[in-house]
Amino acid sequence: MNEFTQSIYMNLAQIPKGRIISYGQLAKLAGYPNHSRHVGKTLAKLPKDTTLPWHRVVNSQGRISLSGDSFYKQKERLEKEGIAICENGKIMNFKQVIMQ
DNA sequence: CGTCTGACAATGA
DNA sequence: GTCATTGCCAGAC
Repeated sequence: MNEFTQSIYMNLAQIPKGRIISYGQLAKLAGYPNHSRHVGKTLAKLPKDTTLPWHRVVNSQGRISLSGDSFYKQKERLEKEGIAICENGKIMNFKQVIMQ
């Protein structure tokens, strides 16, 4: 667990329910701009039973970057928080739920 | 040490 | 709107 990872977790934990954030924004908030890719890598290592809201992280185009089972898992979790998502992973009310 | 990879982002066609 | 290209950086090999 390094400083980068720690900071990512800290900021991610503060994303309110019903809101989402992009990988780039999260990295930036954590104080590491240009580390968007590493954010995804870090989240991928999280245990299944983590309490962190990893599902509130999407790419800058407002769509889910996952595929297969993980995709549906994230989709369902988000819809449970009131965020509508298309079958193709596109977030409907993206502009309303994305962090600004 | 050189290369490749990835839950990405910004830009342009 | 979508797709391709380029830049990015830490880890794996």
